[in-house]
Amino acid sequence: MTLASLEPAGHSHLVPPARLVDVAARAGVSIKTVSNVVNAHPQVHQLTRTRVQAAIDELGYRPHAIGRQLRRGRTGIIALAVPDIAVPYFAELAGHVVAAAAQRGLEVLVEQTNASLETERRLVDARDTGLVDGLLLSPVATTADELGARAATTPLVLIGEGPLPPDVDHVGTDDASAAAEATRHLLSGGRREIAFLGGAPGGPVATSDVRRQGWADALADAGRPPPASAHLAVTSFTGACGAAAVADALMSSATFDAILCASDVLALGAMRELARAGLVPGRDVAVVGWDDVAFAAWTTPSLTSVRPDLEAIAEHGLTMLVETIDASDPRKKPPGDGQPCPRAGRRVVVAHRLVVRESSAAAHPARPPHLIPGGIP
Amino acid sequence: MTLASLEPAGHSHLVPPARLVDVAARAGVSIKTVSNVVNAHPQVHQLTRTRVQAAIDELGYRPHAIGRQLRRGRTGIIALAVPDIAVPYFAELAGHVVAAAAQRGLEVLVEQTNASLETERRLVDARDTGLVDGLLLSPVATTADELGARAATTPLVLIGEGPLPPDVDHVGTDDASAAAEATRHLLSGGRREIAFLGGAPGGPVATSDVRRQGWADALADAGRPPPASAHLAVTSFTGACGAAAVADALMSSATFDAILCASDVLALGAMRELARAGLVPGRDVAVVGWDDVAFAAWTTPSLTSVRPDLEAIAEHGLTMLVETIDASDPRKKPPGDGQPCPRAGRRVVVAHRLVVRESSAAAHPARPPHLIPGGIP
DNA sequence: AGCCCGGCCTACAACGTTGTACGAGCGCCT
DNA sequence: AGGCGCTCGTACAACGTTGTAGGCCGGGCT
Repeated sequence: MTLASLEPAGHSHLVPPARLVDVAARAGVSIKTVSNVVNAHPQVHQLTRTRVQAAIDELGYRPHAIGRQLRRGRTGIIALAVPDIAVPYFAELAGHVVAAAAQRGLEVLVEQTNASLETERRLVDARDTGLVDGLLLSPVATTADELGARAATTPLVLIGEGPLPPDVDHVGTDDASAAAEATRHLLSGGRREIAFLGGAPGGPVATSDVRRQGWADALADAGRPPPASAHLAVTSFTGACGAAAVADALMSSATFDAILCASDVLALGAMRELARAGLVPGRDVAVVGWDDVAFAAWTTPSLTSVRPDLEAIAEHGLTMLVETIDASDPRKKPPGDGQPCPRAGRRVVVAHRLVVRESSAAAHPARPPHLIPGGIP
Repeated sequence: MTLASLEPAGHSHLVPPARLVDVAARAGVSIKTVSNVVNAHPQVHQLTRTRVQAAIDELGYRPHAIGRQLRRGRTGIIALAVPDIAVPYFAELAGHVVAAAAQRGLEVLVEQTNASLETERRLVDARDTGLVDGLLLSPVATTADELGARAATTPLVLIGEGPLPPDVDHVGTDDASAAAEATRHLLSGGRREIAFLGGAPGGPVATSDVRRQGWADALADAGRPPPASAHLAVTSFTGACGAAAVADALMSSATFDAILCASDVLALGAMRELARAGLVPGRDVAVVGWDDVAFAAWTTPSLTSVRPDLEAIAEHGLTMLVETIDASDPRKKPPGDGQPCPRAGRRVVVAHRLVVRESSAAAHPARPPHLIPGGIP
C-alpha cells in the first residue's frame, strides 16, 4: 500500500472521480461485486466485502448519480412549482416540503411559475422527460381546470384551494370552513361590519373565491349578508395592493369595523393603511390575516391569522406523490395488484387553526389592545 | 398515416414515452440523424429534417434528460444551499437565483443546511457525485473556514459575509460599510445611543461580526465608541430572539435611542418589544433593519433597512459558478488556455442601499412619525 | 463415485443519448 | 472516363450503473 493510496477523498479537480471500474480493479473483483457492496446486497462474502470497502475508501469512491438514475429509471428528485418562492407563504411551504423530502431521501427542484398559465403548462407537460420523478404544483385556477383533460406525463399532486379537477390528487385545507370560523370569531368579538380583502371574484386566484364564500356564508348565517361594498378586491397579494384596496374603501366611505384578509401580507398592508388613516388596527378595525407566516406574531398589533398545517400538507402531498411514483413505475410490477389503483383524484384535507392575537381584539376595549402590557399570547 | 398517429403528445401513462429509436424507426433514418435534428446540427438535409420533425411531432418525442445528462456529463442543475428557505431573506435570494438560473436554462435544487456544519460538509463533499453541476452555498462561519483546506469536488461559490477562505469564489455586499452608513444615518438624525442587535461576537453567524464591526467603527469615528451594554446578542435571527434581547436590555436599564439590527426579522421583534414597553419605535427609539425584505415597507412604522442588491448577487454568483463549471469540464478543452485559470478565490462585491423609512426618523419630531399622513416614501 | 445444491462471484446487456469516424452517393474537373 | 471533394447519413462506442442469468467451487447426500 503506497502513501498515495492513503490520501483522503478530497482530490484535486484534475483527478477524475473514481468509478466502479476503478474500485473493481483495485480490489481485484468485478464491477458488479463492487456495486453489490455499495448497495448492501447480501450475496457478497464478508472477506470480499471488507476488501472492496477498503478500495472504496482508498479511492474515495462515490456513486455517480446520473448513471444510477439512468439504470434505475428514477432521479430521486421531485419538483415543487409555486408562483413565487419569495412570497412568505410559499417559502414556508417549501421549507416543509424540502424537509419532508430530505427525510425520504429525495431532493427538491424549485420552479417559479409567476402564476403564468404558460409556465405551468410547460411544467406539467414535462418538456424534458425524466428529470424529476414527480411534481408538486400550486396551480392558478385556470390551469387546475385544464388538468382534468390533459394527461400528465409525470406523477402530479396539487396543493391549494379552488375548483380542482376531480381526477388529480390534491391536498389542502378546508378554506371555506376556516373563513367561516374566522368570520364568526370577529362577530363574537362584537364586530358588525366585516369586509373581505382578497382577489376579485372569478379572478385567477381561486383561493380567494373559496375563502370569500366561507365569509359570505357565515355572515348570511348570522343574518347579515355582506353588501357588495364589503368586497375589497386586489389584483395581487402584496402589501401595496392590500393598502391600496383599503385606501379605496375608506375613500368611498364604505363602513367596516373588521377586515378578513386572504393573506397575511395583505393584512399587513391593510393595517398600515388603517394606521395612516388614523384608525388603530385591532381597536377601531379588527384585522384577520391568513397563512400565519412568521412575521404575523411580531407585528404591532400582532396579527390574528388562519394557520394551515403546512407540515401536514407537505407530508401528505409527498406521501401521495411517492405512492403515485411507485405505482407508475413500469419496471416494478405491483406485488398485490388486486386493488384498483388508488392513485387518481384523492383529496386530503389537512387541519387549520385560527391563531387569535391582538389584531382581532373585541370591539371597544378599555385600552388600545396594542399597548396592553403582556398582550402577547 | 393512421388516425392514431395524429393524436396529441399527451398520452396515457401506460404508453411509454417515445425514444430516439422510436422516432428513427418511424422516420426511416438512424437514431443519430434524429439526434442531429433534435440538436439542430446543420449536417442534415432539409428534406430529411422535415420528415424527422414530423415523426417527432407525431410521437410526441421529448429528449430524455437523464440519458442526455449521462452523455454530456452535465445535469444543468445547480444546488442552492441556505440555512432555512423559510427565512424571508433566503426566500427572496432563492427567488432571484431561480429566476437567473431559468434565464440560463438551469434548474435549481434547494438544500436546507439548518446552519449545521455536518450538513454543509456533506453537501460540499458531494456524497453523490454528478447530481448537480455546482453549488451556491450560504455558509455558516466555521464551514467557510474549512473550505480553504477541503477540496471541493464540485464547483462552488459562496454567498454572504464573514471571514471567508481566500481561495474560494465569493459574492456578497460590503456589510462593514453598510453598517457604518446606517450608523451615520442614525447619528445624523440626532440619535446618540445606538445599540446593535445581532448574533453574539465570535458566534456561528459571522455575518453579525462584520456588521457589528462597521457599527462600532462608525461610532468610534464619531467619538462615541459603544459601551459593552450596547451589544444586544441573540442566538438566532427570529422575532422572538429580537424581542427577548430588547426586553433584556430594557430591564438592565441600558440606555439607547436607536437600534441597528442585523436583520429585518430581528428589527420587527425589537419594534414590537419597544411598543410593549410603551416606547414608540421611530420616535422614542429609531430602528434600522437589514435585508429590506418585502414586509419592511409595510410595518407600522415602516422599517428603514439596508437593502443588498439580491439580483446582482444571484446574477454574479451564477455567472461565476457557470464559468467554473465550464472551466472544470474535462471534456471541453479550453479554447485559449493561455490565461492561468481565473476560477479561484474571486471576490465580487455588489451594491447595497440604505432605504430610509419611518422607523429611523430624526429624534424629537413634532409628531410621532408613524401618524404623519403621507409618511410612506 | 456421482450428483445436487447453495454460496459466491462474474459476464452480459441494457437505460437513452451523442461525439467520432467513416462510408455512400453525387457532381465536377481534368 | 477516372479521380477528387463535398454533402448527407450511418455504425460504433462510449457515459456509469445495476438486473438477470449463469458459472464455478466445495460440501453433503445417495
